[in-house]
Amino acid sequence: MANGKRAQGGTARISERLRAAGLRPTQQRRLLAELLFQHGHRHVTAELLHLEAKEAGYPVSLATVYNALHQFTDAGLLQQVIVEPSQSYFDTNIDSHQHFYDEDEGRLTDISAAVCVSGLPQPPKGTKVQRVDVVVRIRRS
Amino acid sequence: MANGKRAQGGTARISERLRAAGLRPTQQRRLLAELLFQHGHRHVTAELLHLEAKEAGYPVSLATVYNALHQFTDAGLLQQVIVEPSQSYFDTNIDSHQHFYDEDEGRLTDISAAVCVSGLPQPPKGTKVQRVDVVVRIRRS
DNA sequence: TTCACTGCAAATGATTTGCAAAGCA
DNA sequence: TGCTTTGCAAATCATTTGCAGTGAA
Repeated sequence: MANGKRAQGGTARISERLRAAGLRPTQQRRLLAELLFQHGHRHVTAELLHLEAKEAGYPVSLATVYNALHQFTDAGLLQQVIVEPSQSYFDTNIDSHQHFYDEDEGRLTDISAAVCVSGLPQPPKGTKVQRVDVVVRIRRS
Repeated sequence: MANGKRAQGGTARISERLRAAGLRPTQQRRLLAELLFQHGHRHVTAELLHLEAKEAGYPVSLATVYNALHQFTDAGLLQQVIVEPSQSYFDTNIDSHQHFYDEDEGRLTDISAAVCVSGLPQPPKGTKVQRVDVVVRIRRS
C-alpha cells in the first residue's frame, strides 16, 4: 500500500538520500528507507520492519533487514537505542534526544522536552564523550 | 548497609544477607554473593562471574550463575544495567546513580558525582517512572 | 523427609554469516 | 560486464529451561 503513489518524487528523493549516505539505492534498501523515513520519526525493531515490508507486499529477508538497519546506522541515517538486553531498537530521529521506555509494552517514545543533564564529571582521561543516553523507564502500575 | 564490621564473619554475614532477601543460602549462592559483595561495588557479566567462580576453585554452572544473578536482582541485591544489546551487566551498587560506558573496552564505571536531570516531562498518563537511566558513552578515540 | 536448588545439556530467540543467485552501475 | 547486494539456511551467541539428582531445613 505504501507503494509508489504516496509521495510522488518520494522514490527519487529516497534514492538520493541513500546515495548521499554512500549507499547504493537497491530496491530493498529503498523500500526499507521508505517505510522508515516517509512517515515521521519512528522507533522500530528489525522484526517489526520485516513484518511491515511483508505487509507492504514487498517481502525482504530478515537478514537483509538487519543488514540494512546497520548500514543505515553506520551511515548516520539511524540511531540505535539500547533499552532491552534482548532486542535492538532503531530510531529515525538522529538528533540528540531522550526516551521514555514502557517496560510493560516494550514501547519507546521520544521525549520532546529539552532535558538537561548537569553535574556530569569529566570523562576519564584518554576518552571522550560519544553520547549521553537518558532513558526514563516507565510502568503501567 | 555495607557498613559495619565488613570483613569478619563474612560467610555468616553473607548467609544472613541472603536469608534477609528471602533466598536460601545455598553453597553456590553464598560463593557468588561473596564474589559480588565482599570487595566493594562491582559491575559483572554472567560470564565474568562464572569465570571468577571457577578461578576461586569452586566452579558453578553458567546456568546457576544466570539464575542467581536474576534472583539477586529480583531480591533487590543487584541492579541490571543495560548498555549493550548483546550482554547484560549487573551492578552491586543499587543506589540511584549513573554510568560511564567505555564502548571500546566494554567497561562500565560508576559516576560518583551528583548528576541532575532536569526538564523531564511528566510520564504519559497511566504510567509512573520506574527509573531514570543515564549512560555516558565514551570512546578512546 | 521434603521440596527448593543445582547442573547439565538441549532449547530458545535475536542476530550474523557463507555462498550462490540476482541486481545495480 | 564486474562488483555489490540479496536471500536463504545454517551458524552463533547470550540466555533460558526441562528434568533428574543434590542439599538445606
